[in-house]
Amino acid sequence: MDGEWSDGAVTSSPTMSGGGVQKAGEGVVVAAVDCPGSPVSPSPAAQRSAAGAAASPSGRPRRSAQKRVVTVPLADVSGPRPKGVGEGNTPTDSWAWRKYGQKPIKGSPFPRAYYRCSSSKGCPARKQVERSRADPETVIVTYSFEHNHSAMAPRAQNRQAAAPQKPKAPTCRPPEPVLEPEETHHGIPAGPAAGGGAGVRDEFRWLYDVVSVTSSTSPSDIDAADDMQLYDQPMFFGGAVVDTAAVLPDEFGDAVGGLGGEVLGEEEAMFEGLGELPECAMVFRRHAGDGLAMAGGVKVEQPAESTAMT
DNA sequence: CGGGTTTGACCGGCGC
DNA sequence: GCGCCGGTCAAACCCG
Repeated sequence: MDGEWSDGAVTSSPTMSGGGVQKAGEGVVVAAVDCPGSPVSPSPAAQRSAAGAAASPSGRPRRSAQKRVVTVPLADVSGPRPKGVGEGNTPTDSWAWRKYGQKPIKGSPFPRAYYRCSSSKGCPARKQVERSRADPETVIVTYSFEHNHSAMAPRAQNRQAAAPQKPKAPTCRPPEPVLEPEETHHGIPAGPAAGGGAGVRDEFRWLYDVVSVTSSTSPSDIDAADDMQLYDQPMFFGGAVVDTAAVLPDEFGDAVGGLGGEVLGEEEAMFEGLGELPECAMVFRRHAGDGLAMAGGVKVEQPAESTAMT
């Protein structure tokens, strides 16, 4: 688990290089790992079954679950943005995620954060966020399990949807990526917030911290670049969704359909407006184009792990 | 008050 | 069989 996926992954991690503001998902790589017939687990119980294959009976999913690896420029994922809109939500997914853990990974100077979908109680959707070892400026987001509910989360989603115009426009930016010389070896933020820093809007602080140290990049740059992207990308995806929506019933129908496939029409429209389902969009694209993989700068890769679907 | 984040500990799987 | 590592759970804390 080193940098297999990220290794040859994003070639374009423009991130905050002086180059300038790269547009939406410039170097976003989506690697689809494993793709079972039913990407969705109807219920937590089912989830267990699904994951159970490789998970422990006690509910400890181990490996080889349905996974999708998305590589995005750090600037894309880390960044200041209204709560709920970006808290752990990469521009590639606008679901509401709740962090439930973080761990330093062996062989990687960067810690890995674990998120669960907080949109729905029994939603099995999970995702792991970690900095790519190969590309410190790149963030690897690994999605596990699909959402068993529509994207219209009563929380973040709505906010974003209802208020596409940044609710907290004033300043959605971390004070400063304070990089203390004390944590330069593990990249683990030992911030004062430790012990329950809920207000840590910059949940990606850990990413920043490391990036600052690793890439010695100007936080300000990250800030700026990412700020633009964050709001730019979703829209971009929105466009893609339109195209993807058509494919939804097919694959995603399982997930969304579970709750109301018939409503898909509405959702479809909704997604369009929200720029929703970017994540799915990518996946579908993959299915549709099989490798075509390009949801606007989004590359879809198929690691060797892929269950040889040729 | 509710929701979310952070941290530490525990459990289980996998590799050697 | 043992050790290592990854992943998840649970408790505490803080913010909105």
